[in-house]
Amino acid sequence: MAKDLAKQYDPKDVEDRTYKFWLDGKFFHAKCDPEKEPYTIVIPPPNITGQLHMGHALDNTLQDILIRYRRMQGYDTLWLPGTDHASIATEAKIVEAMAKEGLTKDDLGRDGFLVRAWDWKEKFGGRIIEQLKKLGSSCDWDRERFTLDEGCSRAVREVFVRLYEKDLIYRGNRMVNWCPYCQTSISDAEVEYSEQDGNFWHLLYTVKETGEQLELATTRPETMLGDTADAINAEDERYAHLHGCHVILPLLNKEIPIVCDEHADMTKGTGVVKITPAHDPNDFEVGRRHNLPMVRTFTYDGHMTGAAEKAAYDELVASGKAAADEPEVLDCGKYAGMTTMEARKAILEDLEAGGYIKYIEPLKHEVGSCYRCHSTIEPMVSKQWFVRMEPLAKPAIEAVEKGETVFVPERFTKNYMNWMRGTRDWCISRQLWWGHRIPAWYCADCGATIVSKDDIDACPHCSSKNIEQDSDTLDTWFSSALWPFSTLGWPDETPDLKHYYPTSTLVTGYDIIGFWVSRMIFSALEYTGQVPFDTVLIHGLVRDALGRKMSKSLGNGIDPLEVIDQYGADALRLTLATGNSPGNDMRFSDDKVSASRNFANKIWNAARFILMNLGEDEKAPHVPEDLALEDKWILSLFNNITKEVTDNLDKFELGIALQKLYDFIWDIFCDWYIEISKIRLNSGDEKAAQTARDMLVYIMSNTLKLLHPFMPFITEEIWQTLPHDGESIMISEWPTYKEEFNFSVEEQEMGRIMEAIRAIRNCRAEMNVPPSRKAKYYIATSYKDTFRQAGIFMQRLASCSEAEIGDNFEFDDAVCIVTTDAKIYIPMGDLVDFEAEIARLEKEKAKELKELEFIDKKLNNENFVAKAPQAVVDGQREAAKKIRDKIAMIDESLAKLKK
RNA sequence: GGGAGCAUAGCUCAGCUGGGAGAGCAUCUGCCUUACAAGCAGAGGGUCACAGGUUCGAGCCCUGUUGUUCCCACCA
Repeated sequence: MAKDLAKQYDPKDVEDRTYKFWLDGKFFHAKCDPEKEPYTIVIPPPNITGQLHMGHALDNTLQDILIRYRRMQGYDTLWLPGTDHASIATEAKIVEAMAKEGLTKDDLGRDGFLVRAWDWKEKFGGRIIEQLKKLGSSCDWDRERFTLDEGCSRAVREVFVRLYEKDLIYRGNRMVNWCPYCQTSISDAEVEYSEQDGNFWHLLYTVKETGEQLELATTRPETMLGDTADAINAEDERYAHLHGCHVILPLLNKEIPIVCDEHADMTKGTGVVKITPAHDPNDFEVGRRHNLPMVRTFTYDGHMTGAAEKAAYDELVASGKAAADEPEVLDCGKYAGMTTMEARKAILEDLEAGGYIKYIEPLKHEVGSCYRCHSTIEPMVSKQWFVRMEPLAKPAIEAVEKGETVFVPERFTKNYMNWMRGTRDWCISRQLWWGHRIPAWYCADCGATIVSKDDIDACPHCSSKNIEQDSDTLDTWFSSALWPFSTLGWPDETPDLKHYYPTSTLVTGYDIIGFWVSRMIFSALEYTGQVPFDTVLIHGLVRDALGRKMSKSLGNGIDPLEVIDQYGADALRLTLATGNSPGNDMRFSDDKVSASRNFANKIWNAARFILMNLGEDEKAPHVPEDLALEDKWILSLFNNITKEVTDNLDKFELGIALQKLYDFIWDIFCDWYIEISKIRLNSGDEKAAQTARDMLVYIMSNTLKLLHPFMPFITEEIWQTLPHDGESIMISEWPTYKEEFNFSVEEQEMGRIMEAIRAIRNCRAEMNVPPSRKAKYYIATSYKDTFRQAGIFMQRLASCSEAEIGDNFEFDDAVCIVTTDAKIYIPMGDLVDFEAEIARLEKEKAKELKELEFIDKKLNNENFVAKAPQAVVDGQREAAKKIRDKIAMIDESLAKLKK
C-alpha cells in the first residue's frame, strides 16, 4: 500500500499478494507446541469432484474467523484441511466422462478404472483447495489430507477390523436401499423422499379354502410375483375364519399362506396386506417373523429376473455355497427382462384381463430416490456389510446428554438425538470401485471369511491360495467418520494427536448432522474414548435472492469466485458472516455484497485519510499523553467494543460481533472521531496534532485487529502500511479490555455534545438551511466547560461560525434548540420566521409530553415502584426529570416568541 | 404421523438472560464540507402473524390458532 492511495479500494491488487505473504511467512502452520493451549478445527472435507459453492464459502468463512481469532489470542491453532474421495459421486462422474469416450467400467476393469480415478483426483482434487485459498482460508496446508490417502486408509482398516472382532460389523442378506442406476446399495441416510402421484391398486385374490375374494391394495403391483404370503391382523374379526388358509396368487397360480402379523393394520385399507419379503422393508421383517421364503424378482439393474438369474441361483445352491439367508430367484417368464415400470404396466394389464383388479384409487405417497442420481430406490434384499448401531449409538447419546459435545445453536441437539435414537444398522458396503476396499477375504476352499488389517495371500485356516478379497468398497462416510482423528495420525499416538485432539470446534451445515456429525461422534467415542470436538457450530443454507436453494438444475447458483472477482473476498466474507444468526438459512444477493464492498471502501478511505496526515517517522501504535476529551471518549468506546466483540466471538455470535464493529467503525470512528480530529490536525498546534495522529493510528490499528478475522485481506494491507510492530496483523495480539481506558465521565460529556450537534443539524435540515449558511450560536448551559468544547466541534460539524457560552441569553427572535443539558439560540434573522419556529417548538413539546406521559404512568403505578428493580425505577425517575426540565425550557422559549 | 424453524419498517434480516423496537437496501429532503457520491447531514415508515395467559412490565416466557419452510418415520 503506497501512501498515495487510490480513492477506491481494489481487492485484486491486494488479495493474492497478501495470501502469498502469509504462506511465505508460514503463519498458517501449526507448531504443535505443547506449552501452548491448542485450538483445533478440522475442515469438513469437500469432495474432490467439487467446485467451491456458496455453502463452502460460508462454512469456511466461519471456520477462518474462528481460527484467526484464536490464533491472535495466542492459542496454538490448527486448521486442518483436506478433501474427500466421495466414492459414489466421484465414481458417477468418472463413469459419465468415460461414457463420452464410449467406455464402460467393465471395459477398463477394476485396476484400469482406479488408474483413471486417481488421475481424476490429481486433476480436480487440487481445484477446490485453490478456491479455498482465494477465500483467504488460513489452513495449515502442510497437513493437508485426503480420505483415501495412506494414513486415512490405515485408520479405516484398523476400525473395520476392530469392529468386526467385537461383532459390531456383520455381513448378511438384509433389506437395503438399492439404486438401480448407480447399481449399489446406499444407506438410509442417503435416500431422499419426495411426494409423488401414484395409485393404490385394489386387487382381488381368491382364498383357496373358502373360494371367497380377498381384497387388498398395493402401490407397487410389480412386486406381486415375489409375494410369499398375505397378512391379516390376528385381532381382525373380519378375517378370523381365514386363519391358516391360503390364497392363490394370480398370474403365477401359486398357493401362498395367509399369516397373522401385527404389521397388518386393521384400520388401513381392507386390513389385508400382501407380503413381498425380498422387496419391501416391512415385508422383510414379516417374512423373518414367519419364516417365509424370500423370492427375488428384480435384478440389480432394475429389471425383472429371468432364466439367467434363476440359473445362477440354482448353481449357487447346487454348489452348497448359498448362505442360509440367500433369497430365492424367480424366472419371471414373460416379464423377464422388463424394467420394473414396464413390468408394472404388463402385470396390471394381465391382472385387469383376469378380473383381479377391483378398482384403482389415486394416491399421493412418498417415494424414495437416490440422493446422488435421483433414481427411484428399489428396496432389495442383498448381501451387504452392516455396522450394528445400537451399542455404538448409546454412548454417543450419553456424551451429548452430558454436554461433552454441545451444539450451537442448542436446538440442533434434538435433531442429533432423533437421528441417533432412530437409526437402524448402517449398511456400509457399496458396489463401487472408488473407495476403501473392504478388508475381507473369502476362502474358496474352506469357506472361511478372513478380516484383516493387512492384505493376505493365503487362507490362515486351510492355507489355500484360492482366496478372494471382497469386491465391494466402503460407504464414503465410513472414512469421513474417522476424519477428526485419522487426520491427526490415529491409530498412532502421534504428537499431533496428543496435542490437538480432541478438536475444538466443528463447523458444518444442519443438513449433514445425520450423515456425518453423528457418525464422527460415535466413531470417536468407540476408538479414541473421547468426543471428537467440544462444539458443533451449525449454520444454515445459503439460498438465492428469492429464497430458493441454489442448485445446478435451477441454474440459480452464484459462484463465489465470481463474487470475489467482482467485489473482493473480504466483501464476500462480510456478507456471509453478517446479518444472520447461527443455524438459520440466509439469502444471498448482489445488494448485500455491494454493501459489504462499500464498507471495505469506507475503511480504506479512513486509512487513506490517516496516512495523508502522518509524518515520515511515526512511532508504532501507542496511546499518547495529554488526551483530549474526544480521545478519552473514543478510547473508552473502543475498550467497550473490544470486550463485547470478544464475548460475542466466544459465544459464536459472529454476526453480532461483526455488526458492532461495523457500527463502531462507520458511525463512531469515521463519522465523529475522524471529523473531530481534523480540528486539531489543522490547528497549527503541532503538539495537539501529534496527539491526534497517535490516537488515529492507535484506534485504527487496533480496530483493524478486531476486524481481521472477518476481513483478513484489507486489514492486513492497511495495518502493514500504518506504523506497526510485528510481521503480520494475523499473528499480532488480540486487543483486550483495559480498566484504565474506561472513561465514563468523558463518554457522558461527549454524549451531551453529540446530542446538541444532532439537534442543531436536525433543526437546520428541517428548516432547509444549507450547511454553507453559518451562524453564531449562543449556548445557555450549566455545563460551560463541556459546551466550550462543543462550540469548537460545532464549527466543523454544525455550521457554527462562532459560539458564545453563558448561563442565560435573552432573545426576542431566535430559534431555540433545546437539549437535555442546554439551550442553543440561533438568531432568527439568519434562519427562519416566527411561525415556523413556534410550530417547530410546539411539535417538539408535544413529542416530549407524550414521552413524559408514558413514563409517569409507570411511575404512578405502585406495583411498578414496589416490584421493579430499584435501578430501573431510578432510571425512569431520572428520565422523567430530564424531560420536565426540557419541557420547561421549551415553554420558556415559546413564551418569549409569543409575547 | 412425529419433531424443529420461521412469521418484526416497502424488501432482506438483527434483536443476548423480559424494562415500551434496530441495521442494510429502497423512498424522500438538503449537501461535490480538501478520506470516501461505493460519500455526508437529515426525514418518513412498524397494533413485532392472530387469540388468550403469566408478570408491575412481553417482540422476548407459557397455551392455542393460522400461514410457511425444513427434518425424521415402514403407511401396505
